[in-house]
Amino acid sequence: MANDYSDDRLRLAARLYYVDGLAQNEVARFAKVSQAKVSRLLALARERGIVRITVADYEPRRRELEGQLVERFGLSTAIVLKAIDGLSSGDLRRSVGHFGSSAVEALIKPRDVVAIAGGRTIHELVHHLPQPANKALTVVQAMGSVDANVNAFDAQEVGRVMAQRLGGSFLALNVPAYMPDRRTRDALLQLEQVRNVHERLGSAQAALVGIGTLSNSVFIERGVLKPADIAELERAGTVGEICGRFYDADGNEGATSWRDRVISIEVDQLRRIPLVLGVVSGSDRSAAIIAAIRGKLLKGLIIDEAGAIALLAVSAAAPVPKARKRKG
Amino acid sequence: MANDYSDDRLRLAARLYYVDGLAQNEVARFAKVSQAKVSRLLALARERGIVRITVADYEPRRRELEGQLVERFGLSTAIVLKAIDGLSSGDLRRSVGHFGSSAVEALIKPRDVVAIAGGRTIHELVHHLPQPANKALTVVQAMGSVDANVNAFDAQEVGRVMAQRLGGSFLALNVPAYMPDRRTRDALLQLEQVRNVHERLGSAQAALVGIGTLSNSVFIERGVLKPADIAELERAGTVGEICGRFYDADGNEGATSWRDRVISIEVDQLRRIPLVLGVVSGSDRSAAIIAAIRGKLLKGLIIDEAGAIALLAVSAAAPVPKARKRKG
DNA sequence: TACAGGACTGAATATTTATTCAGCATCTGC
DNA sequence: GCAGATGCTGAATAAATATTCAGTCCTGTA
Repeated sequence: MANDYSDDRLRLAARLYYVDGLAQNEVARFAKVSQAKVSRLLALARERGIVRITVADYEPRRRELEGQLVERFGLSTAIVLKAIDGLSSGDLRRSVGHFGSSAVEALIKPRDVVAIAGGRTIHELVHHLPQPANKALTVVQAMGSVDANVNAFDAQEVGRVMAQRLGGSFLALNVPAYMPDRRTRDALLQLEQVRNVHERLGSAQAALVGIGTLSNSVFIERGVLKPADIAELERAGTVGEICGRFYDADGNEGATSWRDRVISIEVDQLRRIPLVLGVVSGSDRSAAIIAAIRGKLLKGLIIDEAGAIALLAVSAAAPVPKARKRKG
Repeated sequence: MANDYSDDRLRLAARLYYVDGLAQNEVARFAKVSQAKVSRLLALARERGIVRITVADYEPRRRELEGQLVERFGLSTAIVLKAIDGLSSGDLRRSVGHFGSSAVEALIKPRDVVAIAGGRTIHELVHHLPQPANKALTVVQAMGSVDANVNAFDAQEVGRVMAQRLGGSFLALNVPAYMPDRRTRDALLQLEQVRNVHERLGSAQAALVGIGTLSNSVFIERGVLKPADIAELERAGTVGEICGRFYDADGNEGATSWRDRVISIEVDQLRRIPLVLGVVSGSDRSAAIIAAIRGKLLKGLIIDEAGAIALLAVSAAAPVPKARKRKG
């Protein structure tokens, strides 16, 4: 009649439900309680380990592809996540985020300083990080804010969540991502609040970054780049972008006016970070990724299998430095 | 896209659902299928053992009470099933049937001849017997049919189900349970079809019977007994009934006119069966049970815990044969 | 080539399960 | 003893899951 969460009660319910296959309704009659309570009893039984559900391991990674990427591109780390063919880009990001998060969690050591960029895939990944951890990280925003209305994908938000999830503090870069001119930009960089954070980026042990292209980056998406900017970047041979840094096929940042206006981690700072992980979902970034690797802007990749395959296919056609072999 | 029930697919679904706690909807997006199919994938994963659910054993029996019953009444077998207080009689029967069935299944050996009576609790029990078994039993109906409209609780139906579930054949006693007079009854008993079955009852290794009282038996319930019959039975000191045999406090069948008109297993046949199991739910039959045991009509009991406790309480007040000790 | 049979699918729907909510009981600190 | 907090309950309901069903796509046959 009264509150009775004895093990025997829980076992009765669990046995009838899981072993004998009765519906909660029927279990309720045996136990003389409401169906609602049976639901609660079962939840408790699972929690207390009276009911144990084990699932044969699912291997979410494509280890052979990881090996090939490491070998072909001289990466220190490659995480290739399985993904069903034909997923929408949203679901693909979700897959990469879901299964990539545990790998990332394993790669980041306690007390690390981590530079972090925004982006949808990174957002997805960060939101799947295990909740109860205390790594005492320092998570540092790697690029200013693209515009005033902050959305969930922005570095500011993503970094905050990461620090909260893995435990640690978040250092925000409380400035716009770009200024009208170099002078203003430099002035801003001198501000103590900004300078401290910006310098901190150089001492990071790890970074999580997305990779953009000239036709597909957050700056295009939000209409930040003017036609003149785009033309200039094109002239500079831009093939990709990381944290607002546009680079050419060798992974070098072009000397454009944009370069002088952006506020984000410097290319040289990035090169100094031992573990810069590019987080990518999709197969349309191969050239940008290859160039970034060539320029030492990236040391590792987290990518879906189709993306990895595309990358390998492209590089087979156009050799990259450090490539030791070519297929067939 | 197509039919792909690969283990990897199943593991993916199982992992996301059971380990990561996603809803089937969300799993569906990962796997690029409909929610309906996820449900099917998961069912298959459970079936194939990719998902394994284990439940800490629930002990459905009250072993100490069983021991006390065996000791106090000299029974060969006692199965006492736990049941929550305050269950309706229907739910109580359900409990006894559900958990008693596996004990019964263990007690009945392959190739046994089993006499069977009708009754709600026996019905419940039989319907919980494990489906896939082949014991090559001969299940024999122990009493004729009470009236023309056969219901699910009648021996005819219950016996058929038992034979089907445990494997074996069912011998029906295709006659009414009682005749207008002795002569007709005896004539019927001479019919080959009837005689063969009736004789077979004597050679049974086991029997499942219910226990009635004069105020609560199938014959009262269906209005078979006339006031004159009842008066006569009362005069004969009737305290209980098994398979249409009304007996007194010593477990002896009274010499009433009813005795000469009923078609069912004979008391002497019953006494010869090594394992006569009384299947009881509820606490209102103690006197009838005790008398039956005294008269060797029962050798075992399957009963709910409240019934067992009542039985022990009654017998503590009024000692029974074979009682070796008395409490306090 | 046409066509029946079988297997499989997702949309719609029926069924089952989890959650919300209001009511009641039991503490707790006056 | 009493207001307020806390916790537990089942009815109602929201949400999730299982099943039905009609259509599609094979595959083997005439």
